Amino acid sequence: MDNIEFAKIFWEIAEFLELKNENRFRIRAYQKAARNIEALSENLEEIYKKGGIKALEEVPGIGEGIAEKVENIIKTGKLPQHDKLLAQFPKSFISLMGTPGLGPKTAILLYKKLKIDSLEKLKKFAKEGKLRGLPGFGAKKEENILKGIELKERVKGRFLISEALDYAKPIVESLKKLKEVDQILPAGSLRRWQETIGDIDILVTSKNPEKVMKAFTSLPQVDRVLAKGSTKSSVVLKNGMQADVRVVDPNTFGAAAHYFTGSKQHNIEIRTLGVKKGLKISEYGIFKGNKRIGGKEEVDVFKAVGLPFIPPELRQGTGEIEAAKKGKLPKLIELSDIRGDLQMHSKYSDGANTIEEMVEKAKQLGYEYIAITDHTKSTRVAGGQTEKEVLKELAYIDKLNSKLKGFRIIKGAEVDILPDGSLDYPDAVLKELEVVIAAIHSNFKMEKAKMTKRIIKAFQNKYVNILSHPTGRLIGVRDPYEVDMEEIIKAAKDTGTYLEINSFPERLDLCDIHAKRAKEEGVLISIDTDAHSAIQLEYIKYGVMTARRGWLEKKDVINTQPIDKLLKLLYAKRR
DNA sequence: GCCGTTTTCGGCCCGACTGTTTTCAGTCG
Repeated sequence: MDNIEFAKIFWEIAEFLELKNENRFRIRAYQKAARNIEALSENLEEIYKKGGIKALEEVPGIGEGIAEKVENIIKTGKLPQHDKLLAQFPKSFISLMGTPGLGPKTAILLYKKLKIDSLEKLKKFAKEGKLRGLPGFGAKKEENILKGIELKERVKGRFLISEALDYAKPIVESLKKLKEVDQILPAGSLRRWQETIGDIDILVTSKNPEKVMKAFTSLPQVDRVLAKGSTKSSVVLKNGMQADVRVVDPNTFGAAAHYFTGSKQHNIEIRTLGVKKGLKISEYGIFKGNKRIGGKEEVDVFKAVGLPFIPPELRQGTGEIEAAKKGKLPKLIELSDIRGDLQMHSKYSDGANTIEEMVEKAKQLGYEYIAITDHTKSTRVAGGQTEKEVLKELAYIDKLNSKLKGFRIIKGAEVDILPDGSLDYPDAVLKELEVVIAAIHSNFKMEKAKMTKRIIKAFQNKYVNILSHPTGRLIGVRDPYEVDMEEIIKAAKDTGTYLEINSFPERLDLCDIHAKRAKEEGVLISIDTDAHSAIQLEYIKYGVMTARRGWLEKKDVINTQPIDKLLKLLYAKRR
């Protein structure tokens, strides 16, 4: 069972305990355990196999009780307590969860008083005006529930980080123009560079919050205003995304930036540390009794609780505070550390631009090298090249290189891994390439053990340098194929093969968690774009941010190396 | 249910907005 499935069980337990109005700290304990399990780089079952119950209890948020439950799930495949809770409500009741404006208290009230046990029923009752009259219910609340259902039906899930950044940009630009706006900072999951974004959070400092609220809620992008207060407003944008703006006084920018960046769990942990030191930390600053002792700069918050600054990408509430306490925070890789891009396509296969145009763009980005890695013959839909064709391309690249000064084009290909684990080109052709990127482009539905074997067989070829988009997922479109990532990482280590973080916003594959796991095992990473046009070379930022979320440092990434060292790394397997 | 350089028991982050309440509960982040 993978960690996501374990976590789901505990999320559901928390949800049902909430409905039953259980002790909220007990609920929070389940939520925290679920969140930490999701973020765990090692599989929970592996941890248990290695060290039993004791090892499980080492995981933050897992204590005696939850460790026993995990053991029970591993041994029997289920959890009686979970089944019991599920049995108390009809299955359709779950569909009510997550409706904006409808929390557990309301849901249970509706269930008890009106036997509402599904989203359809709720919609019907609300439309017929049958909700008003219940304790605490008026016409307005009824209307809001209908709007919440509509919103839930219209916006299915979350947005890619790239989309969210595109939506946020014009809003930030517009607000920046107001003379009342002092500083402005996109915060929340956007600032933490999460791979998907639920809503856009923007922090503004201003002496005149009302003006900012008015300007924000009347922007042309706004479809509907959900809430408008004197310092905080929420709207739904025309593209269906929610955006929140919060205004604070300029001298509290730092504390507010920290609070508004989150994550929620990170904030709770920081504030708890504050409480232990006799401090109160909120978006308004750091307080000792009634005295404000800091909050203008974000670092004030960390200093107050005796920690170094923690970069936003690490603020996931999954061990970064522990690491900071011990002085073990990584020195995260920076965008400027990247010296070149090792996967891209040209007109020789399905790219939109010529090799020369890709070089031009790469130079603009300050790169020292790129690898051209066009598709191979099996991927015909993507213009895959035969052996003869690719050899012609390589000869052309030699010619270009002889004219280039201070820039190097590395000869490569994105070679298909065939269903039996063999490669799409014979070794005689592979040896002409300086970098071989291996990738799965067919037979995605293979059974897990077979798929894992298929990839590991490819690793055993001494010409294979990098496994591209290792899980094949397309966020929100296609699930990852079934593959044992632990085995893949071990095999990569044993064979000297590198793993890719593919920077395409819908891929981000490896994801942060797997990247972290690879690093822990000493496997080096290549961050590349897989660009199919010159402009897409700019996607590299999404890959670098994913690496940062995976705690990667400059030394963990091969394309931070100068060309001579990089080529050595690429030829290391061939010796 | 978790957790411990004040604790193995008694704590557990903090505040804005809404709608319905005449002082607050529910929801959200």
